[in-house]
Amino acid sequence: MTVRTRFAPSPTGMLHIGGARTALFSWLYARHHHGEFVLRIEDTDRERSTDEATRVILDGLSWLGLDWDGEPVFQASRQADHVRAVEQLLEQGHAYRCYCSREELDKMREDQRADGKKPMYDGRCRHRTDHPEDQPYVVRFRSPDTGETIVRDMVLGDVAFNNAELDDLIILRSDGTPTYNLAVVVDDSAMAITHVVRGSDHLNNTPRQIQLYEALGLQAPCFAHIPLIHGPDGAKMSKRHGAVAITEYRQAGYLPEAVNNYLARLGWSHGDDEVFSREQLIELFDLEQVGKTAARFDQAKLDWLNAHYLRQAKPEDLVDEVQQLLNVDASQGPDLARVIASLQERSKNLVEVADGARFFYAAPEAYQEKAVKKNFRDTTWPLLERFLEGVEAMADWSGEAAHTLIQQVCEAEGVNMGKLAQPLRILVSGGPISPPIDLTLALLGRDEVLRRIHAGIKALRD
RNA sequence: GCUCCCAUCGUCUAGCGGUUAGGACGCUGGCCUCUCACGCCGGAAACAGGGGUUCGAGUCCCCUUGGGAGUACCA
Repeated sequence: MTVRTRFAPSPTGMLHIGGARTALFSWLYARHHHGEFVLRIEDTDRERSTDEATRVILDGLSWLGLDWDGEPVFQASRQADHVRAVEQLLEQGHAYRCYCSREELDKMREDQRADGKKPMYDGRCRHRTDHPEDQPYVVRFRSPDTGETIVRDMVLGDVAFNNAELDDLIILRSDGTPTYNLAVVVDDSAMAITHVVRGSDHLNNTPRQIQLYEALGLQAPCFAHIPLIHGPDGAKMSKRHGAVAITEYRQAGYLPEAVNNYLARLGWSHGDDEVFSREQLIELFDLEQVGKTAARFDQAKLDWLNAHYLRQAKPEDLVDEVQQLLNVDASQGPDLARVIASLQERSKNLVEVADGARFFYAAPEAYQEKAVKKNFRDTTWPLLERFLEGVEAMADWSGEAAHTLIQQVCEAEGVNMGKLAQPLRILVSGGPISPPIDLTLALLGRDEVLRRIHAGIKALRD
């Protein structure tokens, strides 16, 4: 039997970090077992589903590289099948029409709660035999009253539910549309899904779904409920916890391989290893190494991984993304790939790379006050003058030459390199932080360096 | 409230009856150094509590406590 998994998001919101990890685990499981990974958009809630959300979900998955097999299935398009299943259940006595009004149900639940009981449909329409034509009705599944339903979960192990705890759930709304639990069962079966990998928030639905599989005479898939991801404060992930939509990580300069690696390690592990390429993930991932405990989202660790992958990246591969974030024309100044290379090991994301690259293409308009105060004193000016003289006299311009010149000037004046390097850095970049000074000067080019130093001296000394 | 799930450093985790309880992020001391980083060396830091079972329990069982999920004509 070839493995076939699915990711089934509802297009009612963005693809967030938790959904992305569910998709990743599901995808990894399929790829590891040389199976298939398919997509189903669960848009049966017509009120809240939007095309925009669907697009964002698909974009997010594409960005992460979680490719799916075949075309996405839109659940709403499968309504005829769902209704047919409901009719079958109705005919076989596994379901019945319920004419209770919402008000009636609300009151019932309210009363039960007041009695300290679990709110459950009490089955008052179960034995109704009349079928008033003019009254709206829903169809409910006739759930067994006795015995227990066992979920054999690949992550959590066996979980037993007392059937008496499960009430008769609605499978068809009064408007004739199917509800979630019915639709998943019918579709997972129709799509030949072998393994349902989803968030553990679905665990409580699973016994109901198993009962539906049985009633419909269908084979239930294997289930794997993976633990949820919580926000940094331990509470449920929500919009309050920073960038939740996966697309926001892209905008914030994160690399997809870093996000995948981080997400994979949230709940899954392979001994003491931390860094996994996509290929390694596919090779090593399995459900057996998935833990049961919910994890908190830790931005600091994601940052570390992102910095790691950023350092490994080929500069040319980052040019387009950085150019996007730069907001200045990089075609006139130094080669952007070389500038990126100089910034990779001192940045933790692409936004920082872009920020660090900007001065290469736009001369500073101001000099950071604090840095100027710290690094400029009366003795600085003679050093700069001598450096300038040296540059003018230089035949060729290179990083090595600049380095040697700085060294010579400093030695002659009996000061360490920082006394000259820092003022130079501030003059050419506007601040106290940049790639190594010799490399920075080489990248900028002799003319631009001279221009900036003169302008800086003029601005700061006068 | 009721049902279900979970519980090792601050965080992510290794551990699958006998370990000086390991790694990683973060934090921190030092080295390197023209800045910021990178890198290297070192440090602090955990088995939620209580009962069992066992020669022996972080590992198995029960209870407590603490988190979480579900409890819709949402998915």
